[in-house]
Amino acid sequence: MNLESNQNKLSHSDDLGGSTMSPSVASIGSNETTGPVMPTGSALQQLRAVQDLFIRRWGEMGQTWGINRTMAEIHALLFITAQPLCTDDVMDRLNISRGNASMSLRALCDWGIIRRMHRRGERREYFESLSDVWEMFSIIAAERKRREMDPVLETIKQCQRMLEEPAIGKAAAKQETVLATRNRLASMEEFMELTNKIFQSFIVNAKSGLTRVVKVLLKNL
Amino acid sequence: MNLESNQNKLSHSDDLGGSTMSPSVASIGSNETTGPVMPTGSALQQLRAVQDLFIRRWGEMGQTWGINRTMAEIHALLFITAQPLCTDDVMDRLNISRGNASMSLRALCDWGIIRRMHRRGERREYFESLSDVWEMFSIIAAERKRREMDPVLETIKQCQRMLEEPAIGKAAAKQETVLATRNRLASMEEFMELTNKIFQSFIVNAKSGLTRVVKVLLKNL
DNA sequence: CTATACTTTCAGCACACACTGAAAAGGAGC
DNA sequence: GCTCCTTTTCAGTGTGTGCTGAAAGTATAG
Repeated sequence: MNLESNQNKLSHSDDLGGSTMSPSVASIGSNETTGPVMPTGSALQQLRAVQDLFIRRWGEMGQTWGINRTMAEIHALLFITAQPLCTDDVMDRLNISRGNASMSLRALCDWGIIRRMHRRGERREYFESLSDVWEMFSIIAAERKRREMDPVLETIKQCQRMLEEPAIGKAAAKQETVLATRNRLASMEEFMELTNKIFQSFIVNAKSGLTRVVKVLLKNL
Repeated sequence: MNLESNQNKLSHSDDLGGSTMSPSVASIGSNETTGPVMPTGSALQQLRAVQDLFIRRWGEMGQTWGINRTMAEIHALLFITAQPLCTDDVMDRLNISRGNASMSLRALCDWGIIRRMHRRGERREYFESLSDVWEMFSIIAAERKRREMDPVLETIKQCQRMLEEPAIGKAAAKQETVLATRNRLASMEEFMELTNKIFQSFIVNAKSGLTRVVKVLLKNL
């Protein structure tokens, strides 16, 4: 019953090097324009090549934005596949261990950008990505704002309080260095407050609002 | 001559734990409101506490956004200090090695968010942070867009091309799975194209434009 | 209840990355 | 030329993070 997922496990295991170099090579052999020239098998290969390419790039990007590569890859896989996959599918496709797959899938569920799914009469659980890109990034933006921007803003405010008169005295509060520091803090605070608002609108508006916003932005360019 | 930077090296070396817990404790001992009650030395201590707090938080944030902690800390130090510091100052203040300081400072210079500075009649080099927060983030946004978003967008377009008729044939191009994949790719592309534009306006507009943009955003909330 | 199907946990391992410190290179002044 | 001061480089090391795989846990069916 769970063998079905192993059937797909061709020898694509470690072709990372190859397809990084020239993924378009995968389409070699197909005629240029006409009819149903490509046999079904070949089209499947091509689809697989596309998925691999997308998954790899998405993983790389994730890494530079502070997201675990494997998690990003799993998400990319579920997104691009556009249908629910079970743990074994993910393991086999990305060549990762059961433990890793389980933990990463759970983390993605916790973020809320993939969902668990049951199939009638089946015991195992399936996972699928949210399909709405805007919703996904809304969720991510909200979470990262909460976890990473809000604390910084709070800290800056705390720093300001620590340098106010009541805390350090009138004379000290007028010292050159103190004033300079407070200036720097103030401009950083202003900046982060504004960035926060942009995030906020990202979160609240999702697609409809953002598209409108971009129109306005473009006028100003 | 370079001893001056060591003179400041109090025993603040490893107070990380302590001030993480309760930084505001540093202001204990000052009276609440009146006059020049706090002796100058104490005010300096307070300033130091503020700087340490800011530096630590900035470093933490950097890490979660894919920026080396030490680099973020160095930048925070130069920004909050609001005056040029030399390599030894940085080493001593952050307790890092000469090699580390040298490499990180160079990297920050390469990014363009700090600048080298010579002082008349002095041999050693000083470094200072850009003072304009908006300019700094403009630079960062431009670079990250170029390095991390553009390649992904390019990949998505390539994926689309790999699934077009000329590449896989007419019949294959009509298959369910192929169509589903192309749909996903299309919505991701649309999203990234839009995000790119937002970044672009970030880059081009800096403060003046952004403030305007936020006003627009807020109306739409 | 046991057997089976599937998921989660986590100790131990492996690897990538950041950091150190000493040696080499650079360059200003004598 | 040599000396002195400073920066850069990089081999070696240490640490944190992510991954594995087997063992423990959970749930359903019989």
